[in-house]
Amino acid sequence: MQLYNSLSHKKEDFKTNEPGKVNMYTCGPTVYHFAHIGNLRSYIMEDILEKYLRYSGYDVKRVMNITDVGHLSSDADTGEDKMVKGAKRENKTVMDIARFYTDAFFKDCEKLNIKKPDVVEPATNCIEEFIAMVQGLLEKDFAYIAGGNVYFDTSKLDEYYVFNKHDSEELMVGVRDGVEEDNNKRNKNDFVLWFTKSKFEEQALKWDSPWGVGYPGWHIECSAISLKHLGEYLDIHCGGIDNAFPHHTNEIAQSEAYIGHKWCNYWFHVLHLNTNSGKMSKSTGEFLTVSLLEEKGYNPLAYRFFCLQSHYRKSLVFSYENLDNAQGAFNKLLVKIAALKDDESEAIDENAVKELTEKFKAALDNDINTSLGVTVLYDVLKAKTNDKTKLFLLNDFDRVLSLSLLDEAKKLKESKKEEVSAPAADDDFSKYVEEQLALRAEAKKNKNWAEADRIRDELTQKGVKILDTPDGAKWSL
RNA sequence: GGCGACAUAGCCAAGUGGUAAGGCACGAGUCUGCAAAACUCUGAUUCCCCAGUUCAAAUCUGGGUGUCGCCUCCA
Repeated sequence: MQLYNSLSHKKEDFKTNEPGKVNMYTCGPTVYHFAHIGNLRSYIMEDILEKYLRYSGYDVKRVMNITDVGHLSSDADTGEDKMVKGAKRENKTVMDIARFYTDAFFKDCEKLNIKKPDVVEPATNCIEEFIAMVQGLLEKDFAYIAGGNVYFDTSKLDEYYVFNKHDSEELMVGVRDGVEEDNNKRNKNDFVLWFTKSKFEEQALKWDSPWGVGYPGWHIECSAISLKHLGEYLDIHCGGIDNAFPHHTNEIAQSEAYIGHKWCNYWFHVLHLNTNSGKMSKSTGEFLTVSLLEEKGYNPLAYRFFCLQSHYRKSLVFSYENLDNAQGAFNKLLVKIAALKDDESEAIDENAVKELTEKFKAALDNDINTSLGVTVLYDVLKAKTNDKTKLFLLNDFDRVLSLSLLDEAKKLKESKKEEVSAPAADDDFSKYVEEQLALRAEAKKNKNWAEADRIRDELTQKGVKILDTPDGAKWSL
């Protein structure tokens, strides 16, 4: 299997630290608001990676953190924790907010068939580990105390900018709003490991530490949680591309300084979902959530399909027009699957299975090429083999793609059946529709097309869908 | 300003030196009184531009252009 590695900027052969076993870490959500569908794109693509590794026979252990603490609005001392902001907005305690949005996040994941990681660890569970790690970094002289806070000293590293060749002189400070330079830092790149100082009066969550009451810096969380559950050798670390710098860069700095050797071999970064006006964010434009898409009548799995048609290393533009395309394509695919017949008497065609499975694996082996993987679904449908084999293959590939292909096709079949068998005429509206359809049938019989079309238009306007079949008109809402 | 990724039909895209997969939309046809649904057929002399290497370039090299991202809160 080949996987693009952000460290080398190349596709590399994937080799694990331990044969057959993959340690995988994912930067989880900050639970102060709902996740938007751009956040979820990353989790969908990471889900595919995890499931394909399992499909390929690896024993995968995947860990995700939940950031319920420590996200300042700014890395300088003036910030307010995002969790606190969320709590203030909604008049709730910080822990209420965290619990609520953690649940909401996993509900969204469930709707998108994103598997829950083996270990989900809230940051507030690991304060001891953070303190121990900060302590260790101080002992190893990779950290210093200034202005009440503990900082990581990037000048002690041979190489700090591991992903891209930055020149710290060229980097701009305060490019983004609300970011100010912190004068306690010895070097421009240094970052906070533990906060104690300044405006923590407003801080809801504080812990005692050897450096005073305070709370952990943003980056220490992922390093410590990963080390806690996955040990010192990590195979894959995932996250959105915007985390590469500074978050992942800092994770590598502090983790490798702490353990004294190379930490993670492969960095898997998912590119952004953009709108026509640029990167999707919570603060600008429409706040697109899974629930909003559902309200608008989209199947969350159609959104998953939309993501799978593209590649994780390409930015993808979201628009309703594009989502309509994807939903249309997804439905058509399901219609074709629904038409397949599971005949018990047929035998699985081993040659077809072998050929198409190889094609599917070749697609995913090539840096998780999901777009080609989806194409193989169409190849299966067109293959010259029996339906039983096709169903077997679709179901097998769906272990990775997780589009609930067979279940959704079955649902579709059942809803069609309901339409064709006509809803029970147990209310006035149904009776009315039945009467109108009878009148229309009469009009059609008499070739009174104007009257027939008038009735159809009237019913259509009331939201009734009419399907003319050889057995007469069927309707549904 | 620095660093990085990307650029293939209206849209999503495959392609890794041998003559442009697949899907959606559109259009045409079959069916139908008409419409819808369903089924069938159809689309790039060319891959952002310009040079170069080669018998051969969407693919390699050099130089541009554009879009997006990061530069200490972000997936």
